[in-house]
Amino acid sequence: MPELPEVETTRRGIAPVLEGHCVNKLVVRERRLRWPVPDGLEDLLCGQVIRHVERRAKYLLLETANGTAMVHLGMSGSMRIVDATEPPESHDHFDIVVVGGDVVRFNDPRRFGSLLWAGLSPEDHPLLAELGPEPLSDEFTGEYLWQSARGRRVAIKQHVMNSKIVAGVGNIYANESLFRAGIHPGRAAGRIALPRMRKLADEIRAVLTEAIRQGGTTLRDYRGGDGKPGYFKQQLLVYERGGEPCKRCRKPLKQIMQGQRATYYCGTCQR
DNA sequence: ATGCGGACCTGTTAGC
DNA sequence: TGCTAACAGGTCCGCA
Repeated sequence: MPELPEVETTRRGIAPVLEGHCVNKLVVRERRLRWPVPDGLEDLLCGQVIRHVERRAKYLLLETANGTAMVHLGMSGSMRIVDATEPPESHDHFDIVVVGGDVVRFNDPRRFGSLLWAGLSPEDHPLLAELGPEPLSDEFTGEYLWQSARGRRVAIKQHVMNSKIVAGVGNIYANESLFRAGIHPGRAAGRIALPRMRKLADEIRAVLTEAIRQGGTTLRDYRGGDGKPGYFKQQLLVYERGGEPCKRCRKPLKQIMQGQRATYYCGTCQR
């Protein structure tokens, strides 16, 4: 579900009620997430002021003087601001209650999400240490992408979805950026010339930026931290459009599986 | 070193 | 209408 734009939208939605506020209570109702919620996390977080809400890849980082809590939304997770009087519903696995009464509530039917503790240098946490550059940072360039692909025979789509190469590019935006760059998703990563890699890096940046601006992509039931749906779905050119005419050339779009993930592309426009 | 399949879960939808 | 199977936005891990 949430890809980088949805996570960023969530970050922007929940930051106003968390940043500069003291955690009054952490209420964990279900510890069995992707990884168990560590015992004692409540004690580490309670009484701490959340200085910043940051994002690294698809992790939300809640920074305190004591250390950093890491939240991942997995495939089906969401966080939203609720009133303290609102009773929890099914799959509402934890609440962050701040002094003053605002509640940020985490819901995740599939429980692929997580709530972890990263200590004082989160960048050294095993789940963060090996991540590649942020796709929206200056570090992420066509040159970098080209260099990272040298000698690699892996399909370019799987290459850009590899978090060690670039952080946080998921299935939707990998499909979309490859279409926009005119690159066949199955092409060997190491067999793409520098100018086309520049184009691809530019399109990854552009598609993510546009999606963030529109509040993410609401596919089924996603809602941002403010409860609003995202509006990027209308802009998707290939994702979930197998068989429909290509918006550029009108030939039917193709759908295949790559690494157990659906890939959508145009056999004519993408080479 | 790289690449693949399996694993973790539930909900929705397509097909019979 | 109801049951079953396939598939879904992520990504780590172990094995070949």
